[in-house]
Amino acid sequence: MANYSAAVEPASADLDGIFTALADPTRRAVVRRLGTGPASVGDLADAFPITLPSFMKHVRTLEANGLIRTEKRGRVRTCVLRRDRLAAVDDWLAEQRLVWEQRTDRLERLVTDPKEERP
Amino acid sequence: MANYSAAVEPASADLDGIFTALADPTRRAVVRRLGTGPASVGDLADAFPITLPSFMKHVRTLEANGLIRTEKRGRVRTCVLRRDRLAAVDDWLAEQRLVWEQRTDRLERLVTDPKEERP
DNA sequence: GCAATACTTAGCCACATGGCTAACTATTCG
DNA sequence: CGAATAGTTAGCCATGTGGCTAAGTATTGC
Repeated sequence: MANYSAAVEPASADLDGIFTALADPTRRAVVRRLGTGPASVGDLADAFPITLPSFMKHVRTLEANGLIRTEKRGRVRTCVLRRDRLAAVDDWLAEQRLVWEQRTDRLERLVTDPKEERP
Repeated sequence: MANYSAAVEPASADLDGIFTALADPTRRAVVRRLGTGPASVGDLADAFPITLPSFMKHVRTLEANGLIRTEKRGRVRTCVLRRDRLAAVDDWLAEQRLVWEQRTDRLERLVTDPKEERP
């Protein structure tokens, strides 16, 4: 049994960044594309109708929030998805589900055991 | 077998809103709290160090993006979580995982069957 | 070595976001 | 009825976001 006890949401600042990064369709598309393997900034950018500098901002946002890693070799910057960071979203959802389930259990008990008082 | 074919991300506009709504710690905390059951705006707001009008904006954002429903009876507005909408996040993650797995399969084949050419 | 390539930097702009105060409306309680 | 309660509306403000153009730098190919 692990750490289900956090009174405050764990890693809140990280989640801010991760959700913010995923809130933009261009960035989600990049994440999706990188799911199929690494790609250069230029190759990625070709798929979008915005200028390179604008596109670069998205790349920086994704990197700043840990969703991708990038590395420059020669004049080419290659981007790689960091799948582990998306797990943070998974974790948040799981935690949320846990909260629901606890509630469901409580309701269950309410039906099963009439000793409990009504809200 | 369902619809795995979408060339473009399904429900992109919805995801924009959902991820945006979840990108704020106050709003995530509200979602979490509502996981334990409905609550009035005032009760929810008590947990946060911001003014009521500011808090109301978050409530409106959550409602506008479908994460909660709210209803006013008398002078009290009650908020309820819409769990079904959070499933959209789940779906996006699942789709993303599908992309990875396809890639993994490809790499697998590359190792298993040397006929395939290198990238 | 010169030109093309692949970003990068700098700076500007419009609009969205999240916070605030002040003042207002609508219910409910005594 | 009148006061307290629970939101709501309006308007202001600083900062953040996503887009652009123009110009610069560093590699690479001929």
